[in-house]
Amino acid sequence: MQPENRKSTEFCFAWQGARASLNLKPDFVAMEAAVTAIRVALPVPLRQHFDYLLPPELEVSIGCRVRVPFGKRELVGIVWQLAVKPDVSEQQLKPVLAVIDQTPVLPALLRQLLSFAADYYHHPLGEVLTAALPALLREGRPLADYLPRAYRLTDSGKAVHLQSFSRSAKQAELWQALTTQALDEATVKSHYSGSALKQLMAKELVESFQTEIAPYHYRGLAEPALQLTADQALAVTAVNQAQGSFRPFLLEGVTGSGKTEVYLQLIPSLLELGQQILVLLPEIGLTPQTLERFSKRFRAPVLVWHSNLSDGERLNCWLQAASGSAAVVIGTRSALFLPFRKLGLIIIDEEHDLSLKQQDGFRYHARDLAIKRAALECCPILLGSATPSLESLYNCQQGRFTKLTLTARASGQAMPQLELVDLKQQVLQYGLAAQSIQQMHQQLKLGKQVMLFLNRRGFAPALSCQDCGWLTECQRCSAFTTYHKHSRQLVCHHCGATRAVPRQCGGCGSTRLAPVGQGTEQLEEHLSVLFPEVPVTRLDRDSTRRKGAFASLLAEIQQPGPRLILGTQMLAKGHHFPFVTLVVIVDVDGALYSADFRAPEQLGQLLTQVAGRAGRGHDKGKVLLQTQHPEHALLQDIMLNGYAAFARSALLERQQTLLPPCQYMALFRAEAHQSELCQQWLQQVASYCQQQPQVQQLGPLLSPLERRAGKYRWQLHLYAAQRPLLHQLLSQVLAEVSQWPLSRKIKWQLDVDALDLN
DNA sequence: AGGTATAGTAAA
DNA sequence: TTACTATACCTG
Ligand SMILES: [Zn+2]
Ligand SMILES: [Zn+2]
Repeated sequence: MQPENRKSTEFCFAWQGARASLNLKPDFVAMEAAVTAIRVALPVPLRQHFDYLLPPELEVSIGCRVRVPFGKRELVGIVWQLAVKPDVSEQQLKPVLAVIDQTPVLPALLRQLLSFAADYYHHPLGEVLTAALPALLREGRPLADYLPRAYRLTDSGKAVHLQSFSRSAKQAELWQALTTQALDEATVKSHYSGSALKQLMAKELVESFQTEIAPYHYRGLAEPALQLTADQALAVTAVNQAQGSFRPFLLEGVTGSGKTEVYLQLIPSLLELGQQILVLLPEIGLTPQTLERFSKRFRAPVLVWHSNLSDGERLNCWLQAASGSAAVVIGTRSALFLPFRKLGLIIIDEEHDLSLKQQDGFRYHARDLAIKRAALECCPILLGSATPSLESLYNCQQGRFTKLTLTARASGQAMPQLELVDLKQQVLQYGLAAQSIQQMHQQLKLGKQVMLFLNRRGFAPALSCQDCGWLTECQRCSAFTTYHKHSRQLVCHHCGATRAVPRQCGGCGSTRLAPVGQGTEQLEEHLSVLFPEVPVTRLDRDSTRRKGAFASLLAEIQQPGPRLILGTQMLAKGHHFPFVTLVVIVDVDGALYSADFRAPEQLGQLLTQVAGRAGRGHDKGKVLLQTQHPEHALLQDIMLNGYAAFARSALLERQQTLLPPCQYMALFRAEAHQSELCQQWLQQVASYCQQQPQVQQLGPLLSPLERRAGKYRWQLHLYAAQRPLLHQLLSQVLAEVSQWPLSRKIKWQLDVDALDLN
């Protein structure tokens, strides 16, 4: 690593894990001693490493796959270190069974990234590896099995004449084609007869051979670039100047300010140099539209990577990244681990989106690890958002990131006007104020579209007994069950349990059960009563469950003409609604008084993102925010000053209350059928952590959702002003935890930089 | 994780 | 007694 580069890395991730220094320090004593072993990373969720003997007849280098015995089974692992002094005695070591690769499947830089991730998130290396390596490579077949093959004539094939195929026109055709040049597998399969090929190979006239995947060849722009605004041009210049060095940028630009065009114009100069570009998106749903814009622009291969790919497609993308034949890869979280041959730039769109952090198992944040990767690769990284996270804004404030701002909408049109609708003075009709309904009518009459945002799917959040007030609850969670009218079920949105709608009250036996509260399914029904002539499109997880449903609903919305569009937060995620001129935010009051310190930030982002859907076409937009609390500081701030100013004051508040991003945090979670066991275990963790008084504790506390799927849930928060302090303590406490018998009786996990405090 | 030895328990 | 299931334990 170059000194300049290392400095920058520590800039963003200033910490030193105890494990890292243990692992990476070369042990010269071991080199001299007779017994040395190799350390292998194995796909098991264990926080230890495993060492093996390398039989003298075998040779292996770091980063190659090996097959090893493990208990009573065999596993494929990756050589992580050579010549280590084993941490168990010589007799306990088993020999490596086979070496699979001659050249590493994981390059050094990627191994460094994975080691870093395992240390930083205090997660077993084996599971980190599992997240990074395509499933097919974990099966242990040689790489050659997956590389493309081509066909050519053998010497005897070259010696024969066309006349020898007089009885088979198909064979003649293929043979003749091969006399001029070798043909790759795909060409032969698509243009020639399979049986002819088989016969020619049986006669040993044709043979197959392995080919290399060649780096891409850039053939220029496929469509002209758009004219940039002054702001956009500045942003492009700034990032271009950072080519070849690690430098993080934050691109803050309101919806419609042309962030994507900035991304697109950063790419050609890198393609000229043969470098690769990684574009990370928070959700699969955003890949199609992004793929379309990128592949339309460049005559170079643009690939996608996400969890819906088959194992084969995944490996293919992985190999193309490794060989340099992929120019641009557009992908979700785990694309971050692709083995690029020469990465020139990382772009993260919607960097504020919580989906960028994995919510189970290995809980990494793709944005944060991407910054680390950019540092290792010595390339710039650009984070884009209309509503940047407080983390990134703080990094700008601290001088770690360079902030680039796009102030105006690229089309020159005005930002939508935001108006609060005070519900206290109003008689509501189906949850809508008279004022909202009147303005909806007005826009629909003009042939415009109206969008309604309601972040609650289903028909109603619960059913209630009219006689005794009993509410339908989930048997296994401390939560009500949502009534879904269409599927005639009560569904628990926390554990997924469903049951038929009861005829009688569970408390008093009354049959007078009625829905309480309103979800999207109910609002849809009411809208078609209020506006019988207007088509309604509902976008939520239920209406888009069917394969292809999402795309067809989006297509519906792209049609001009009056339409009501209603949906959940799905509406906030980067899709274009060209004919929407009015957005009605039906009810977000629940989020105004949440206990989660991140709730205001998330609400601010959500409101701004939803509001941004108004007036992206030619018409000026308007946003109506219905609320019982029009005087609430957050709403006032957002309405009067916009997101940027709101975020500044929110960040100031975090500073004053000593919360992230101004402090570093980690969270222990515990889950068990017996509540006391969780509390007891977390108390043990808390007690141990008291040895470091500079790390503040909060808890053990019951989680906001006390019981989920039959298990009680507790958490313990840890906060520290300095990252190294916190991480050293975590390493120590984890070593301790593995010795406790209680640790095996409950399910526990550690969440570093936890975002979701549920 | 996943395989296995072992303890616990219901039927025959 | 056997047959099956829940649980503790271990992996180099
Ligand atoms: Zn439930
Ligand atoms: Zn009742």
